[in-house]
Amino acid sequence: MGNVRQERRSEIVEVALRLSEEHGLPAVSMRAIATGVGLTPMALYGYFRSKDDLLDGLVGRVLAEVPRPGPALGWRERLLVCARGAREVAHRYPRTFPLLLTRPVVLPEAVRVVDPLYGALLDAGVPGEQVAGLERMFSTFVLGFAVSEVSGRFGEGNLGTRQRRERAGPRELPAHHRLGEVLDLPVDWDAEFEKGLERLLETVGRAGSGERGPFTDGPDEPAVGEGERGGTRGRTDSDASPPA
Amino acid sequence: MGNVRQERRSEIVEVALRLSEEHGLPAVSMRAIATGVGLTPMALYGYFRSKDDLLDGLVGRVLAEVPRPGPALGWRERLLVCARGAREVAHRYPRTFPLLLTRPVVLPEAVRVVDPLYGALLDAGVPGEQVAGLERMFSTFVLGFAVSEVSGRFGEGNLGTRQRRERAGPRELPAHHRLGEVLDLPVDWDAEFEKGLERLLETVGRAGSGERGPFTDGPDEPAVGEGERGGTRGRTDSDASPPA
DNA sequence: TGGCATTACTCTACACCGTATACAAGCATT
DNA sequence: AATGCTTGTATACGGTGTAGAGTAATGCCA
Repeated sequence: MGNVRQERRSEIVEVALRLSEEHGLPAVSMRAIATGVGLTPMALYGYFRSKDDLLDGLVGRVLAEVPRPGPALGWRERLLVCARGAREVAHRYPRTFPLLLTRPVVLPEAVRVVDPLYGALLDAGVPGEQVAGLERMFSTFVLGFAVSEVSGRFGEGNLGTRQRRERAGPRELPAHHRLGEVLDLPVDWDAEFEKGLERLLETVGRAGSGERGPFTDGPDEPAVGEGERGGTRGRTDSDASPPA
Repeated sequence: MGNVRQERRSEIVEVALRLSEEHGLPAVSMRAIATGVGLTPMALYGYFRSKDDLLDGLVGRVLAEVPRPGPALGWRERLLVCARGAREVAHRYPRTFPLLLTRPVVLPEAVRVVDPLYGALLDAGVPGEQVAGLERMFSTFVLGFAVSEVSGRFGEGNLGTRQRRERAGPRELPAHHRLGEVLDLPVDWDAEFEKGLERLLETVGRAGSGERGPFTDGPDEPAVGEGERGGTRGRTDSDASPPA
């Protein structure tokens, strides 16, 4: 059987993941991986077509830890479980996670992660033609937020912001000066993520119950409104991941 | 004057940009850039401390083309101009743009792009403590969408989706099967982007006019930084929804 | 049992990468 | 005319991904 093959494959990926987390993504070289598994660099090419292929495997490995809630919970909870779970994975593998945004992912693993999201949106009453788009919006937010958070894109603190604001005059950065010291408050990322989720869930709810906001104009088809109402504020902790 | 220096600097960045767009980001090597400007690789280090520094310059160069609308327009239009402008830049430099998400950007250029967004959100009546967070949500969507679009993260077509759906049984991807051929429809990215923007603008409008949606219920603490209501400068302007 | 193909792996080599270090020419100022 | 700064070159080092050929062990089949 190719079973032993699969084992070696995942062993290689595991070493890559360890390397990435311990020494950063740039340290993930074929040579380093090879010595990690006790082989020659070229031996890896028996299991992966190229380094890119191997990195795809790494993406899949990380993606596999994103929870995939079954239809037991309400659609709100399911979306929350996915989102929070993905962010937790980002925190678990902070140096590897940014790979997800870098690579064009049409991996089977990715599809398996997306499916529960589709399901939840459908159950929220979102019309079929809008499901894919709304899912992209949702996962773009979750991924973008998590990646920005762990990769420091948001700025590693607020000091940078303050310094820049003071360096440039109010004429160049008027809004920064209007905001003033509010920008220097420490950011509660957990809270901000939850707030963003809340806003997105609201958007989903609206898309699922006929839409029709005060600003949406244009012709639309009536949606199959079965928007359920669920206890949204549950904080269902979702720490369900395999112990490596 | 350091003027001639600045000229050489931007000439170097320009060559890097051309290389990146013509042959892809991996082709942007110090050696290639150097021959592009007619110099030795090491000469570049007189203008940039390292390759990373040079790439930051490249990011700034791209960022500089994102429009920065003045306060003449209404806040809605301003947000739309920024968002659409950023996406246009992504389409103009599809192979370079993904750099923006890769690098931790606290560049002066980035701050200059963010400032109009802050201004627009303030004018929308968003309370000061929520401005930064809402801006991050907004720009995360715009950047994430644009990058995903040009880098093919969304899947370069729908064929992949279809094949995968058929490969895996309905038990493994139930929602995909529930959606059926809707997933195979060609995607109108322009329309989807506009739709996402519309939804976000709606969220902004709500945050700016008291918040409190139909689903944010529950006996919970006032979620995070939402201490006061409409504090700053309520509703400076209100404008009609723009033509898409 | 001998021959043979397959598998799993190693060795060597190539072209390329970022950049540290040392050196050379041109120019301004004293 | 001598000085020192700016600007650029030359060379070299240790790294990268991977192509190509070679090798040892294994299992199959006559």
